Amino acid sequence: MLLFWRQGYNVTSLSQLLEAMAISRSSFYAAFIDKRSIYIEALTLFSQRTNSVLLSVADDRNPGNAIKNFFEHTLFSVPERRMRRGCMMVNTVLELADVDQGLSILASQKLDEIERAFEVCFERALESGTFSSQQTAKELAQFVMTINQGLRVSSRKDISKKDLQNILTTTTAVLGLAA
Amino acid sequence: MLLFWRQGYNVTSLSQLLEAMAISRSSFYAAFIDKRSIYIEALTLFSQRTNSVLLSVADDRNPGNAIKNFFEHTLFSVPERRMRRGCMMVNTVLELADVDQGLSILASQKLDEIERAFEVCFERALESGTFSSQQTAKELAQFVMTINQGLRVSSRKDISKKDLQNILTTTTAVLGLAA
DNA sequence: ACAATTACGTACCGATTGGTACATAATTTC
DNA sequence: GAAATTATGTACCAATCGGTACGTAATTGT
Repeated sequence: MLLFWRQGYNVTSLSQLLEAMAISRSSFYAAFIDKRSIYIEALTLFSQRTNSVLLSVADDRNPGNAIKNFFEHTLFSVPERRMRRGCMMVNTVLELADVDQGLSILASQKLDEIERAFEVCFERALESGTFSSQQTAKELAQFVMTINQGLRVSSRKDISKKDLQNILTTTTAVLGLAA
Repeated sequence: MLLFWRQGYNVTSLSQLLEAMAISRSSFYAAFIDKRSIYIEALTLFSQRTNSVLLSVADDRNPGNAIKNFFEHTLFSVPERRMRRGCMMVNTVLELADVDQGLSILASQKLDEIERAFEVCFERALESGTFSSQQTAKELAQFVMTINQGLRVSSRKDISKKDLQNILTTTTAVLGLAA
């Protein structure tokens, strides 16, 4: 998963995978069907780990805290090397959009799961009146996901972690979600 | 450029390039040094075309109009097929961040040129008082670029153009830049 | 302890990768 | 119009790609 996450699907060769997994070629094809199948497994694992963070997001009654928590756990409090890998789903969508639509759509769907969690969070906050906005919950969730995707692009550049945090602060500020 | 833009660097083979350019192998290596060099040329061409749109952005005294114009010309008013290709600079940063740092950094620098144009625009608006904000011009520009990058990711998914426009409307609204 | 099964190492497959050599064809140059 | 230069088509290169075949080693069940 780490190899695919860092380098992408096509560049990661079977030889690299075998070396990283410390198994031989025959064992690989006995345990997994082929390269594409294990990529799906790796992508699913990545998605599951991200979703485990999302549980606390959906439960949070305060959207500002939910957003802050999500990025804290998935971006700011992680080691530098991991931050630089970005988001495997975003990476997949961009790399394979025109090369392997099946994988690209799969990654896209897993991103939608994150968006839906934020949508639920905004819905509750809007209904309970703890937060008010001109926008609908769906629009707000799409907006947050756009920020998320944008930050995942930036994190693969040489941007500093401080600048990333600054951008998120600006986001919560303009949304009227200052903690 | 179109091939690289759509498929990325590594997946695009020399054979595909030769067929698209309708020249033979020997002519290719006579005119260009190698695959990597022509990719740089393609990326530079893409950047130049984007920058030609930026001229009107930097000149605009109203940041709201500048943002609206930029996305109108580079995203909303372009054909569906082109929209789906996303931004070649963003694509390059994600694909090659861990594979070819030279190319990734080059693409990153060209993205910074866009950010700087927005920064200049915000600076003038803040100074002239036509726009006020809690954030600095640089922070605002970084924020807009995050939205930009996020939209370029979304545009490679199956999102509708209407949803994309909706996100931008939300952005200008929360920034207090409603036209 | 012996048979059945599972796991593994390695040689091999055709296809494709980016790049080069070289002979021929087309075009300039004078 | 002949010589020099430029452009092109094609055969070829080693390296690597994902994937398969198959013989042997290790483990399992009874």
